[in-house]
Amino acid sequence: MYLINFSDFFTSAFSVDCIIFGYSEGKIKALLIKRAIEPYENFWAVPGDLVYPTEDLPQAAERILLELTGLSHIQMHQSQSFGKPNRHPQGRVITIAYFALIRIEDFEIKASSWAEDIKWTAMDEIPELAFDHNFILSETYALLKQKLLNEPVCFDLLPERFTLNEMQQLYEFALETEMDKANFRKKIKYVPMIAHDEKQQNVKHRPAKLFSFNKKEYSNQVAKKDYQFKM
Amino acid sequence: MYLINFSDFFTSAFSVDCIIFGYSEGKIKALLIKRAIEPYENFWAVPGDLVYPTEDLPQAAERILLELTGLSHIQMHQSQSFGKPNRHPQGRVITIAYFALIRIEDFEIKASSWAEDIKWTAMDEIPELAFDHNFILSETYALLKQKLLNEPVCFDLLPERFTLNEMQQLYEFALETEMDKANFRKKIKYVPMIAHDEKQQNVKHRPAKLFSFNKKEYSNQVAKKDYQFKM
DNA sequence: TTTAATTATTGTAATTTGGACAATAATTTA
DNA sequence: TAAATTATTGTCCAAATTACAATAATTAAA
Repeated sequence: MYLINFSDFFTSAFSVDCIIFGYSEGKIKALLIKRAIEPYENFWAVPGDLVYPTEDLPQAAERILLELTGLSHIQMHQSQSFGKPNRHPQGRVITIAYFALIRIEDFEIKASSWAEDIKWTAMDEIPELAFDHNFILSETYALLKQKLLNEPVCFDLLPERFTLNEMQQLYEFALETEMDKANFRKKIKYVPMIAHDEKQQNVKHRPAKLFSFNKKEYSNQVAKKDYQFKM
Repeated sequence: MYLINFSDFFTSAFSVDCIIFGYSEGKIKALLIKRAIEPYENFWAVPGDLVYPTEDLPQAAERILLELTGLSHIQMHQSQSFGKPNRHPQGRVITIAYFALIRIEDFEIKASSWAEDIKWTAMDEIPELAFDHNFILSETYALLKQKLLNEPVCFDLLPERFTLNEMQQLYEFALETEMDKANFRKKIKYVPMIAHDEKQQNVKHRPAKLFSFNKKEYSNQVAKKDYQFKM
């Protein structure tokens, strides 16, 4: 186990994997690509690739996401790192998982480079993935659920204008619980939101009012320690 | 930027850094070592070193902590990873931070290998550290504070038998807030603890009763979804 | 031995929050 | 115009939170 040369340590690589979460049809979804190359050819996977030896990690995440999916200008955050010695068949590769929350309808996705297909998949329908990606994805989903409870990140997933029921359904899916409508509204009473005159369209019943998150006001209140989002 | 050979990716190294937190004299402290070697010779640093190319990360964390500090049998958890291209002067080194919570008085620490000194330092008195260790430490401390709010990890820092005031003081230090004594006790009313007959010793006033955390009972209650620690 | 000082521990009352459930309002479609 | 459906608001009660007060136990000094 003991190595002689300092340079023997410099024989590893690392990758970033980008877990992109979105929300549609009442379900939280992750963006998956189909691999056109070995290893794990034809497997679905989370978009990810090796990092250049001089590249910064957040930049690498941006580059790789763009190359494989066409997505750009997406704010990513670090999740966990995964480093089992045999997790990659071609050498020692530690991967750093990044994640982002986006509005599905605001972005065009397009498989490119060695991704031969791409799709949004609901978190309760994830197939067998390449490498240890099932594990990486589920750990990162746990992190998302944690954040949904303590930070107003749900608004990154919801459309810019949303109904309170859509917001509630997002939480019901993530937390796997049913909630009382009236009590949910009481719980979010102090979340700074703008109530619009606009109504829901194309529904065959009384349409719900549309709201949007008042991010600026929220920041103010947090700065003044008047309020802190909590579910 | 574009590399030709696959093997050119395999020119990096990684390290683990071990952030060990303890609690004494009313303050949360981190274990620091003084470096006897370049780079950053004579700087204080968090214990950490390069990982062997075939070594698993948790094992590497254990080995490195033992080599530098003499500590063993310590349960570590992953924190964040840090990978700025120039964070290490001798090459591309990504570091994965691990952290642990221990009872200071239960362990002997001893500087060894290339650590020429070792000490516990309160989190409000951390000096300038080697590499990006100030950043790594403060990010990991933020993670600890998060955990103190949502998991019963305070009992990993407190002595096996502690007074309720000691427990309160730990939270007051971590959260930087004063708390009402009576209300604090109400808040922890349902935390499963064993009240001992034994009293505090060598205090010049009425001694407080000693308590210990009932870990087994807590696990039971969590399993039955009867209770979940929350501050 | 008594008393002052200090801290531990328990209690109270007012206020706020949370959950179950009911009532009313608005809209679409038949 | 009525039935159906969903949005929205309100009520009640139990539980938790907060500020503050009262009492108990112990040490050390007089």
